[in-house]
Amino acid sequence: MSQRTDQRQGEILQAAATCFIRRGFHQTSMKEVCVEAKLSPGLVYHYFESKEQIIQVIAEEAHKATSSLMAELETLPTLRLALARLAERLTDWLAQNGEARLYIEAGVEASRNPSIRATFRATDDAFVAQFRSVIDAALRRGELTHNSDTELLAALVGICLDGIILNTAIQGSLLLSTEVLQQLLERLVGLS
Amino acid sequence: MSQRTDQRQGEILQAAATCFIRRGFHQTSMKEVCVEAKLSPGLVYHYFESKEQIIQVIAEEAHKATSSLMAELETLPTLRLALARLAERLTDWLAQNGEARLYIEAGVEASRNPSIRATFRATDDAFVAQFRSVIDAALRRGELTHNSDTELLAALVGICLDGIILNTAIQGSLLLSTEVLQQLLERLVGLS
DNA sequence: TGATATAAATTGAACGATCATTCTAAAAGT
DNA sequence: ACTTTTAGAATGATCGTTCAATTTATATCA
Repeated sequence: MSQRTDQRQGEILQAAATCFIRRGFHQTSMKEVCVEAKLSPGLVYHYFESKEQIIQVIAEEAHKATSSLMAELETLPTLRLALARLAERLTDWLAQNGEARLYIEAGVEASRNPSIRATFRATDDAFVAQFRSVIDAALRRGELTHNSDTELLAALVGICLDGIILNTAIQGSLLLSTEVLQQLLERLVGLS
Repeated sequence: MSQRTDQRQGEILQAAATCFIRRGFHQTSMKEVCVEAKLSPGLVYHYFESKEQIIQVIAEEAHKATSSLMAELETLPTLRLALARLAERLTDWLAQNGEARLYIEAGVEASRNPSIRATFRATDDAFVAQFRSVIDAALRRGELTHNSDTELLAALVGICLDGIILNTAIQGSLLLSTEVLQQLLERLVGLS
């Protein structure tokens, strides 16, 4: 792909994301996207096959963001520090306007679109695997009060974080402070 | 309102709910609803002003369901029993096909529709207030390990439950057993 | 370098399909 | 006789998408 192609596609995706955050995937018309991107319909359809394809790309990108939250967590010496870092990263991410909405909208889309659902499951599995290894390490270090199924525990944390994202999406802004978020995580995993 | 009116409205709402669970609010056409309800468009518009109004009614009903989960929890002697009952009720509710999807779809709608958002906030506040009084009672009975802000705690539980509902909506079925759910709740509130 | 040929990018009007909704007229109920 | 209920074709608007025509960029050769 040429540089121009990359740039144009980027412009279109950004405009589409703005529109989708504002009105959702299926209430947004291609005309709105064109106006937002300041491009003609013909041009948009020169760079993308369909609205469906644009939704797919944006939904996947929106969801992948969470697994990047896990980066560097494994390198931290204690679970407490890791959870603090996770809380911090999540807060930062949720503060980015519309990211939460896009994430939830993408989730709803995944519940009906098998192709999106597949990439979702992969991303979720990656999150759980990464977080599990962080918990396992802490477990070996004797940092946990319980000795439960760490895979289930990691999945549970993921589910609760989804709740926080959903809440942020609906309210329009994050209600929880980084500190409260950290305490919640510590309590969930059973930090001693 | 006459009995016939009530019945017809009920038929239409049920058909609409079926369609909305299948395809979401904004991908469902009124024609689909008419076919599902086996009623003509003219008749549907005789009993409802608009598609918007039907969405509004269904979104509100879908969300109110959660506050009914709290019924009778205050009458139980211990927090452990109350949480067990809550886990049981939530499991039952989530097992009803599509309820979770409707709830999430309604939440997304609330993030853009002020009128729906208002009733949502009211329902959420009621949930938090009820659950808080359950926790407060347990706190007075000395059943909790921590002595934290119970209002915040109740809100946190609500947020985590939303995560479970979201997860169920996306996966199409509940992944957590009643027992795991109960353990999660006990850990969240800090049951001693 | 300048002229020309070819390809790529871009426009925006136009298309058929579908959308939510309306309306006239018929049927049923009272 | 009169009101309510019902049907379903019709309406204008809007949808996602296409396409012929035009501009701009790129390559080729004198």
